Parts: sequence; C-alpha cells; structure tokens
Amino acid sequence: MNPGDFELIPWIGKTAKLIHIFMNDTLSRHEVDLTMQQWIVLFKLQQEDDLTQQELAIITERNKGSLTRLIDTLEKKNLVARIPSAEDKRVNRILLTKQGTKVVEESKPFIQQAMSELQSGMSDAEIKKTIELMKIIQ
Amino acid sequence: MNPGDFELIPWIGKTAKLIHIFMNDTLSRHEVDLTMQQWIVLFKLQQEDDLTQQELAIITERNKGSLTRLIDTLEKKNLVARIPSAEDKRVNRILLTKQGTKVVEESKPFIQQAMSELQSGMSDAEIKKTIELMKIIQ
DNA sequence: AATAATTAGTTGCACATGCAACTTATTGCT
DNA sequence: AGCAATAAGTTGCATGTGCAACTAATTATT
Repeated sequence: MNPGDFELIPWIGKTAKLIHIFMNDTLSRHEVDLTMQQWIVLFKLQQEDDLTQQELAIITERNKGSLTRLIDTLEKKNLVARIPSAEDKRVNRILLTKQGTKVVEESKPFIQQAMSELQSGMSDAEIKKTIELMKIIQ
Repeated sequence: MNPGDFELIPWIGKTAKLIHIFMNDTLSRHEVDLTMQQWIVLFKLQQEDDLTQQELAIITERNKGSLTRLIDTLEKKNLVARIPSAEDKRVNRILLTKQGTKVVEESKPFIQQAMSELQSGMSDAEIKKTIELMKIIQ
C-alpha cells in the first residue's frame, strides 16, 4: 500500500476540528453564548422558519436525537420555540423567537467574517474545486 | 457578502462527519470493538511506541484530558498499558500490549482499504492539492 | 372498523471533546 | 535551600454525537 493513498482523510478531520475550535472561539470572543452547532440551527431557522424537527435535522445534517437536544438547549435559552402542529399531533414546528432573531442578526456578520478569513488563502476556483472533491468523497 | 465566500467551511465539516460515520461503521462491520478515535491511537502507537501521554496527545491532535480518557478505555480493554516513567514520576509511557498489537495488525488492512475507497474518486494530484488547501485553512 | 406498518419526536446509553481547575512532580531562580 | 514557575496527568463540567429502543399519532392494509 502506498502511504499517499492514506493521507487525505485525516487531514480533513483535523481541519474540521480546527475550524470548529476557531468558530467556537469566535463566538465566545464576541460574547455570544452559543456553540457553533447551536448557531447553525439558528442560522438555518433565520433562512427558513416554521420547520419540523425532522426537516431541521435533515437541513442541519444531524440525526433527530441530536437535534432534539439542540432544540432543548435553544428553547431553554428562549431563542426558539416548539409549536405543536395543529394538523399532526406528532409534529413540532420550530420558530425563532424575537430574541433568537436578534441574536442571529447580530452575530451573523462576524461569523461570516470569520468563515471568510478561514478560506481567504484560497482562490474562488480552489474553493469551488475543493467543494466538488468533498462531494466526491461523500 | 457573496454567498460563495461562505460555503466551503460547512462542506468540510459535513465531509468529516460522514467519514467518521463511515469509518466507525467499517470497524463494526468487521467486528472490531473500537471507535475510530481509539483505533487511531493504537495505530499511532504501532508506528511509535513508548510515548508519553503528552506526546501522544500532540500526535493524535487531542487535548490531554481527552487523551486521558481514551487511554483509560484502551487500558480497560487491555490494548495498551500505562508504564510510570522511572526518570520522571509525573510521566506515563504508553505501550501497546500484545493484544493491542494484534488488534491493530489485524484491522489495519481494511481500515486502510476503507480510507482508500473514500478517496478513490480523486486523482493523486487532486488529493495532494486538497491537502495543501487544508493546510492553508489551518 | 380493526390491525399492521410507518412516522415524529424523545430518551437511555456509551462515547468523545474542549476547557479550566486541580494534584503532584520537576525545574528555575534568587 | 527555599520559593516560584512550569509541566504531566486527572477530573468535573457542559456539550455534542450516533444508535437503538421507545411512545404516541397517523396512514395503509385487510
């Protein structure tokens, strides 16, 4: 076996971990009391509200158990609300609260700024290409 | 802000997560009772034994608290042993047990096989380039 | 209509993780 | 020698995760 056949995968894992640490640090530096995972959920809800947990789990790429707990946390912080669906009693629809909306809006600029920084050493073409390659692996 | 400026980072996270799931699944399909994280520690130890936890934490890119618990688990499974250093009483040196050696040796082929599969859609040049880009982000 | 199969969400379990505080041992400094 | 700073490892805490079993509600089947 060629050692080169074996190397990309750990690099991706390492990079993902460092990104995660960096983003969480960005949040805490700006005194936003959220983890990156929580922030992502809020961000997706800002783009589209009134989703079921199922839909939100798919969009955020988590399994539903994981999402249940994220929503628990965000609900405790009064950033989202579970609204039982009238049509289907099994379903919750998730809404951003006013405070939740405020928090995303205020934090979005520097989160996006931080993400831009992370890829600032790469050209647009390189970014595009890398995304393609990530898709291949997936 | 250009939406394109904002997209690579989540792709990397998603890819890393899927890789992680796939590799854990590979282990359990082959009835190896290890998580990928545990396997990586064993693999590094196979390459170089008799490391301190500190060194191992650096090599495996974990903080020391996290590593302590991984070693706890592996020690319980009799795959590694903590040997107190004679020169420095603060230090543990970590050794692979016979069983640990056996487990890595037996599982290495199909772990490497699985990793190769993951990047089989990419050319060597693409792999190399992507690793370069991961380094830039880091 | 009654039963079976499916679906949304929750929960228990085991694991991994970062961070910070802590203990103990070592080294450096005065 | 004595005290301060540093280093290795452990632990508590909060968080996140997948998986599988579970509950309750809905839909499909007979």
